[in-house]
Amino acid sequence: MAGRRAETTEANRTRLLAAARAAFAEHGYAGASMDELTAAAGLTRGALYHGFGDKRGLLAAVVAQIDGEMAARARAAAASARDDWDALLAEAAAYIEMALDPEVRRIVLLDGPAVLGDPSRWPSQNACLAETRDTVARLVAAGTMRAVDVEAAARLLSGAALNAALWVAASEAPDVALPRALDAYALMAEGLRAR
Amino acid sequence: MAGRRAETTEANRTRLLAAARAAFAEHGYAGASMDELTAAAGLTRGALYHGFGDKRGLLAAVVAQIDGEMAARARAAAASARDDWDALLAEAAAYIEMALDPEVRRIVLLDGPAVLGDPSRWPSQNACLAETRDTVARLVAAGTMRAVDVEAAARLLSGAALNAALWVAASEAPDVALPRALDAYALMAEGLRAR
DNA sequence: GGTTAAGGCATACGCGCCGTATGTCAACTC
DNA sequence: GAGTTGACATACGGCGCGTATGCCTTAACC
Repeated sequence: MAGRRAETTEANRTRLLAAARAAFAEHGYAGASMDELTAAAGLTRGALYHGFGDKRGLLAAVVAQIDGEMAARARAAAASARDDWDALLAEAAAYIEMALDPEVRRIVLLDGPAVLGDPSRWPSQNACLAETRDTVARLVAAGTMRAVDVEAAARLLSGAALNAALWVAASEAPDVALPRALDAYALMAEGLRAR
Repeated sequence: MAGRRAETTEANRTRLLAAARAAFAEHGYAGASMDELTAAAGLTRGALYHGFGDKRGLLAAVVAQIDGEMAARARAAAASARDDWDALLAEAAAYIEMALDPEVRRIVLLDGPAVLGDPSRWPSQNACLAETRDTVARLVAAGTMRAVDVEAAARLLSGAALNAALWVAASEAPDVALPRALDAYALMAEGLRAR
């Protein structure tokens, strides 16, 4: 019967996550009040500390959630690509476009690294990074990409993409900056392609 | 005689900056106490708020200082390069090595963007970014680099470099990760070189 | 050179927020 | 159906930031 207890517990956890996500997106991690946030979810800080440990734990959970969604969208973008190389570019384009969402920028790209440290050390293991690493590994194994260190290349590519997104978002005309960023990214990636 | 007044004021400002830099590096922006920080400089928060406005203003000043030092070192590295293309790689290598300094990572790469927003919008104008932009512009003008958007390329390259530094620093064996990051960076940049 | 204006810095206060310790009540166990 | 567990609420303490206010030294000016 799944237990009446575990059911409401899970529901509360979900509501807490949603409220935290909204609060972190709107006010940033430091500016978000846990009292307000929990009240918005119809609960108190007691529930929060019981389920997430502390404020950092809450952020980690929110980051993991968004990161998972991003990885899924990137996978979908890659799936509809012609070949594996095109999949790499499609993934990057997907990341950049997703990072234009203020919620993603604020939580995953800015507060995440500042509070939780380097993404490769996140408890959630950074699904996005794993995604590009897999793609790069496939390309190298197939001989499509030069024999570069997979970890390094994946990190550089994803770093370039996410930084490009920050630039596009901060620019005065994002709609004109976006294609330029994508062009430059495609060219840079070309340097890694086998000759 | 330069004024006895302005002299001590400037000295106090310098000591405050140094104390803030040390405190931000050790405890992070959020964890650094302004009371402790100012006491370490032999002053109180009054001096701080008078000279820097608020905690953010203090961070902005510290970031501007470190950023300036980084840009100077990058320029020096570029100056001793064979040609302009080599200068681009030398600059990147310099950035990556500088970012292995925990102080630089913590303050400029993590807390800086999270608290002050995108680097291109910093009050200090981000000397590092301007440096690579200039280098890229020279390369494009000379026909050494393909006719890519200068802003976009500079942002991608510097983003990749700084992200590579975060990866190297977080890796278990930074001394082996570093050359791999540099290799991958050189290859990626190669994609931008004119054919 | 004495008075006045100004500005750099210290002191005092209030408020919000986080983390923990403690309490309570409903749900599962036997 | 009594005991126990565990999810969540309540209460408390402390810290840290920002501002308002006051003092005291330096520079300006007649």
